[in-house]
Amino acid sequence: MPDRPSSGTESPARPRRSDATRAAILDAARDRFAAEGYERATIRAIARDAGIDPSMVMRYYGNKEGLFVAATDIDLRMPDLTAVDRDGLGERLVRHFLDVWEHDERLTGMVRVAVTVEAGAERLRSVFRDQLAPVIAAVCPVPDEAAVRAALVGSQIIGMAMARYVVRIPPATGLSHDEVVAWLAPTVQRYLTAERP
Amino acid sequence: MPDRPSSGTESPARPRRSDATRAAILDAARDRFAAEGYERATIRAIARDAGIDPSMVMRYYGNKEGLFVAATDIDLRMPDLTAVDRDGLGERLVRHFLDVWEHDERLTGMVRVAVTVEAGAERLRSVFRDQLAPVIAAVCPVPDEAAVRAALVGSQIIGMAMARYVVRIPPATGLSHDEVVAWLAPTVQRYLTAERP
DNA sequence: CGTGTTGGTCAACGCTTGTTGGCAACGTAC
DNA sequence: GTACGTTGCCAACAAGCGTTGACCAACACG
Repeated sequence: MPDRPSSGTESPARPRRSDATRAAILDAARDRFAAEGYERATIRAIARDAGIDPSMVMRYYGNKEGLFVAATDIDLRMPDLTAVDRDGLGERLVRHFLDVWEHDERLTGMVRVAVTVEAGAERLRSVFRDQLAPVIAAVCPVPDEAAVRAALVGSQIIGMAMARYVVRIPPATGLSHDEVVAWLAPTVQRYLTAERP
Repeated sequence: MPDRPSSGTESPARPRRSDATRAAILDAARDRFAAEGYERATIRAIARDAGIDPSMVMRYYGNKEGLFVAATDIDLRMPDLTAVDRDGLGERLVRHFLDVWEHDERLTGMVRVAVTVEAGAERLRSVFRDQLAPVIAAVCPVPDEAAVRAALVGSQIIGMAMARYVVRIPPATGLSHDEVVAWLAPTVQRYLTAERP
């Protein structure tokens, strides 16, 4: 029953005829999870979007949680901060996140799901741990402080994302990119480079 | 059919025998909504917690959304900032929110629901508009800027709440109250009193 | 007393959900 | 050409959901 996507240490795994279907399912799943959260995104709706039968989803991804895990591998495309002027770290990061957030609605979806189901929360924690924290640690003089500084930066970024993209609080949605940068960059800069208070 | 809680312009509405039941339902609903979000918190479970039949919930609150609305009237208990030293506004606010957040798990619940269903998002927006924004406007020299400043403060507060209480990102959960205040107070202070950049 | 209102239970409804197993068509290798 | 793995659809399952209406017990009031 070599039916699931072969994981890991094998040869390039020659393409299957069903690859297109698999991709269509993932695409539809990402959209639905992002737009409606975990519970309201039904397997039936995802299958309908993908133009196939719900049972195919089960065959390829086992169950709903398996589909969710497969559909939400987030890549923040973090820049290399060691190449950035030390005083420009805050602005660089804020601009990067504004860009990423508006071009990948999966992030909104991940937040939505992270708040709802434990598997989603773990996903968000892992993104923090594996993508944000290391990049920040690379520019943090005291390694022990890197995790806390990353969490602080993340708190402000997530908070603004909630205000702008998830809950859509009017004054926050009305800010231009430059205004957001002007307000948030000093905050992030301080979380990164200020002495521990 | 004077069965629903009489709304509005009447005499003090003498207590009914069912007040205890109504309160038990609300209590259970708050807990469930906070812990599990809107969809997973089932009316049946809430009724079971309250020790009554599910149909009572319908009778007293109409439907699930009505129950949700009744169960999530949040009061931030905002302090009067005009009585606070201008340089201490940031610390005062951060401490207040830390306190409120840890003593009322309804806030976590509201965030959870705000992210999931539109009625919840509207609830959170209204808390911003009716409770946070006015208090901040009272200490904001330029009235036009009050809404934006409130949104900025809110973004940092919600972000930290997400990190600490909802998603539970380890470095954020590990911070003491004093550490959170030391890091966040200057941010909030700047959002409140700094010139518009 | 009797009568109407209130507080509450019970059993069921229609519906949707995730999930399963059987079965037909296709492609490929021997 | 025939055997076999793959791809897909179909129909159904059991469970859980929100919601409804009939019905009973206790109280309040004349």
